[in-house]
Amino acid sequence: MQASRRATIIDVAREAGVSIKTVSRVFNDAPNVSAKMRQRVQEAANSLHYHPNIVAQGLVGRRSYLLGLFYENPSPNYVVELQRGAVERLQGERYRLIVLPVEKASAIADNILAYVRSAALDGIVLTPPASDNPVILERLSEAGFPFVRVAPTTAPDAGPRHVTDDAAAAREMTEYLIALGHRRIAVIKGDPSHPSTEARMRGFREAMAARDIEVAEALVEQGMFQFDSGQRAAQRLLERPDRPTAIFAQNDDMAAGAIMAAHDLGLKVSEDISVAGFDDSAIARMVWPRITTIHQPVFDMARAATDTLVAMLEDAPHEDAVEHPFSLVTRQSTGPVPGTS
Amino acid sequence: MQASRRATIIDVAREAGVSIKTVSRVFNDAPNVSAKMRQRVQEAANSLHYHPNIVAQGLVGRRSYLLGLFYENPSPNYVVELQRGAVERLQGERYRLIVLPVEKASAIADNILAYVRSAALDGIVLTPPASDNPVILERLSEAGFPFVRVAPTTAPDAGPRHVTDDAAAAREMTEYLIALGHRRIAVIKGDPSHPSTEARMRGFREAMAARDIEVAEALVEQGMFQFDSGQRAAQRLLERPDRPTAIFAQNDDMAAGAIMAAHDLGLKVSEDISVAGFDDSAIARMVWPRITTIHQPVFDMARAATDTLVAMLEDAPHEDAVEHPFSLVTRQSTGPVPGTS
DNA sequence: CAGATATTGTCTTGCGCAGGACAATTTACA
DNA sequence: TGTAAATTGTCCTGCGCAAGACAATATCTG
Repeated sequence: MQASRRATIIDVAREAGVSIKTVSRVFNDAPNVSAKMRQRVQEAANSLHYHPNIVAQGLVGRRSYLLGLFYENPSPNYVVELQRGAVERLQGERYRLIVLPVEKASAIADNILAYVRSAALDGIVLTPPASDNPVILERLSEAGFPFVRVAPTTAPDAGPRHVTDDAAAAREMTEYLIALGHRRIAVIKGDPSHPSTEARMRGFREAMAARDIEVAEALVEQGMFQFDSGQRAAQRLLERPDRPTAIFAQNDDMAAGAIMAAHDLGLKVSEDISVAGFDDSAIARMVWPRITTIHQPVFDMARAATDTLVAMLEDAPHEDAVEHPFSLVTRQSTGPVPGTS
Repeated sequence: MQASRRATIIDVAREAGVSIKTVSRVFNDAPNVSAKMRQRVQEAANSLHYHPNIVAQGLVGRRSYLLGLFYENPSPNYVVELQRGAVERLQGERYRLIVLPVEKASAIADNILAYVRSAALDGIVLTPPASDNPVILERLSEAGFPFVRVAPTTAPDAGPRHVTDDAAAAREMTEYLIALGHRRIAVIKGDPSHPSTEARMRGFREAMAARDIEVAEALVEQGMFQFDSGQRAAQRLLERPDRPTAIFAQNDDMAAGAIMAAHDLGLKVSEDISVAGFDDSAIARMVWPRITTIHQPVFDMARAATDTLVAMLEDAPHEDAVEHPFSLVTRQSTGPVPGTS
């Protein structure tokens, strides 16, 4: 099935009664084009519904104007924010966004170049955990393939990056929980292949150490950043005889899972058990009680990262590292430690 | 910034010591190519990391191998399912998926052709409410631009479509609520610009009429398919003196909002008030109590719709209309009417 | 081994556009 | 009005690949 024939630059030239070269000059913002001519060409183009064939432009310019957004299925909310940010930046640009969801980033790390080349991408936005994958970074770097990293936590010099300070954020959340009187604080860690998992853990330990509170290693559970994993981990924690008074989940999906586990066990969240999350994704305001969390500017990071990538492709100046601010958002899932008033 | 030069078909021909034509024949599965030759070319291509330049192929074939997924910001869960389905179908294909989120589909309906042409798309998957937008359908049809419709509820002959029977599903849910003893059933409608909103409403009314139960129009609230709108609508409903005993929200996000409203008012969901949703999106299992809902095969529809689109583009046979089954999923957000045992 | 068939090669064109080199024409300015 | 500067036009090449026409070999069959 074929769409009807598109107008070409030749048609526009004929319609406007000017040379092809002139049409080309108008569409490429060449200098020394009179306003009159510009208008005439524009009108002819409009009447023919002409748009430059971006494929042909790509062939000439050895570029496709296609950017890839590479991600491994984390929570839907995170993905949607990433996409919103990237797409917003590309509004009105020639660049278009291709989505590249993968099951496991590490599984295709070796073939990352084949992956981006066969899709004819100009550049790629890497999100966690791909943004920390040494093989991916190495392959792309040595091939000189343009990329930007969103929220990496390791290898600071491996490429332009947009980050938040995961450790500091986790520290702040932990301090908040401590201030509420909590001492037996459990942690549900995220996917171990995401280095941010370790960064958040580090922040937690630092805050605990600063107050001379011992971390009960038995209360550190492994999760996978997904709802179910958080629910299961919380269930194990809450069934312990020495139940923690607070659970710090490393993202909101797992925190929501923890809240679900508490409900299922008949525990009152906030009164019997405090639950904190991380990310401030949409789910944090959709469960009851609403989740105390760290607001991460995922949208902003994605938009800024895309901006950096475009700048790189256009040989424009760009920042090499941008740190985006986080903030603690207190809601109703956390409260003072039980037994106090 | 430029990536390092890619190998071309010429390089492969030289490396393999064969003609360019032969390389071309191998990569395009031409007949009459010996296995020996095929292998020699493959090896040369591998050693050079050669991939056919899809942009050049596109120029020759007057196609871009780019498909668009067009959607208006409904719930993140719905979007993610759509994308998963579409991407899954394109695994291993030359086609790539471009995401086209828009604020309001109706706002760009007039320019839909400019939209798809400037992005050089080969075809487009329309999702609600765009899949029902008469202007969009008209423009695309008269231009002969390939598209598929996901879950439209109107204009059955306006193009290939993958649907579920919204009315029947709503009927089944309503019957279920009636069977639980509910009579005062409120409805939170979805975005009025989505025709599925009316289809679901129709199913509701039919089920009520079949049991001779009068629909209390005061209990029909307008929502927008989003969490907040559901929460606000439910708040209004629950503060009425003649509170309904059940709320049927037309999607899960709004149902989750309704549950939130109930929590905030200190009402026990299922015991004091039943809440039903629609879609069976991820959120339905993430709030407490878990939401009784209609399972819609969004993933399957998106995958099948993409399959149809590809078939259209390849001039292969394809179905013109496929109906995908729904199913009632009972969870804990619904229960017998209060006051009974 | 001759003729038929299968395979590989040569040559050419064109997809739609960008942009260099330079000539022709128009416009601006003194 | 004359000359310089600005604008528009002509001509041409090439981006990487597909595919048609057809010639040159290679392989198979009886």
